Amino acid sequence: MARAGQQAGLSRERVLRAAAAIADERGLAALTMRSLAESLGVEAMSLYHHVANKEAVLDGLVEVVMAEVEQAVAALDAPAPEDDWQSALRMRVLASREVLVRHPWAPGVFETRTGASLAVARYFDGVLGLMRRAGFSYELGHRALHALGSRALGFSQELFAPDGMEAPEEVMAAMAEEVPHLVAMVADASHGGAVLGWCDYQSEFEFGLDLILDGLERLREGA
Amino acid sequence: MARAGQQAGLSRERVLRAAAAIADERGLAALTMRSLAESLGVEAMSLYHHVANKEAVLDGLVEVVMAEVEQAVAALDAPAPEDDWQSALRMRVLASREVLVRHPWAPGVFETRTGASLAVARYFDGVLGLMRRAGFSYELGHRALHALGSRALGFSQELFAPDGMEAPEEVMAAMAEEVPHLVAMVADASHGGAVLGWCDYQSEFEFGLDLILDGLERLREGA
DNA sequence: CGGCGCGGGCTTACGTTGTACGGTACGTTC
DNA sequence: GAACGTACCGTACAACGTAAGCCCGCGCCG
Repeated sequence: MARAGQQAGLSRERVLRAAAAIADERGLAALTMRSLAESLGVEAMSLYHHVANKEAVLDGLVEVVMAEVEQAVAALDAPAPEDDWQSALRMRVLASREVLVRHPWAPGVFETRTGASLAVARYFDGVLGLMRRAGFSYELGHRALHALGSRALGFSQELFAPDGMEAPEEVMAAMAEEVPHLVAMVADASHGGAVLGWCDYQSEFEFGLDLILDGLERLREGA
Repeated sequence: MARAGQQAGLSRERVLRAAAAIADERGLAALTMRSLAESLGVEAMSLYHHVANKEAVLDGLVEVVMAEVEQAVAALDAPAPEDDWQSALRMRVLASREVLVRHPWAPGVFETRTGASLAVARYFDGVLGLMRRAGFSYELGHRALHALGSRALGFSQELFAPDGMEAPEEVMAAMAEEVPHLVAMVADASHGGAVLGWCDYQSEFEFGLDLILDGLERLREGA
């Protein structure tokens, strides 16, 4: 490091990668311009030579994630949509979901930027193209995109946060009055066993996805 | 106002109402402890006698909205779930959606607090109860809640933001290469006419909802 | 080879945010 | 009337995003 490292050699690329790393490791809230700069061995203001502002960093994160998604989708060898569009789309969505699960902060970032990103548009365009090849009209394809919503990208808000939710017995009892059906449901599912871990998010996600895909298939082949 | 108004007569209630009003009128970002205090004719720190911190204000906003939802649902006269659960649930969801549409900031707040709120749990409990009366097993009810996700509350992320999205002709042309199917879809729908306003969010929402409800009905009645 | 523009970094500073801490005036209760 | 809790105010601070300006070394020009 002759001359004590001028020229840290930043770049938009490196900044965004570092940002994703921070979000992955310490959560989205820990991603500040200062922490980002520090992780690159640089002062905060230096970042502004490569990104316009923090919003642009968030935009960039969407691109980073979508690049991973695109890659995961490309690596798939799915059936031709003409033969089995449901499997083809299902695989695509689940591949995308795997990426999103690796970056739990991503849905939160996406939500504030829907439609703004070309990368996201490209993904949905691909889904629509798949449906076209399967014989969907544009109109049905359009409605299908709406029906899928964020599920097409592999997430929908998970209803109950996976963390916390201890439920220390007496709280559970107090709850029983307020939400009897939910309590009964949990009791039914666990048959009196352990309460947490009873709910497999992955398979629930797939259930909802298949529900929609089956419904669309019935509409596609024309009632 | 003898003595130039000591005793502004705050209360958790009044604070939360004011917070909702600010979010309604000036957006969620405009809701700061200072702006909130000012709208009540009070200093920021005074609020802390009625709410623990800003997080608690956000939590409170969820309660405010859910109270409106509960009220809207109560005012419904829906068919008994035993007779026609699909209509009953559909009406409930759409009533809820109407409330959410009046408070566009609400989904964003909900997303960061899923599961934390008793009010939300109560709502889902009601939905599950409805399904039980319709003959759902707890297991199918559980999966149904997952399948519906936030749609049960009347929102899912709208795919493309309703605002902005001008698309000034030349941008559209450049886009065509990147997202040909989307562009074709819009062209098909509008038959060369106006581009924006071609997409009716309400009816698309209903389409997706019915798709799911129909799928669930088929599962409920077995095989 | 000398100068010089400029790109990429640093320093400093400002306004806004949430909130900790301590003070002060009222209403109530002995 | 003394003591006290409740509700409010004022001040202050740390962390945030970012505007503005400086400074140095590289590469191009003459």
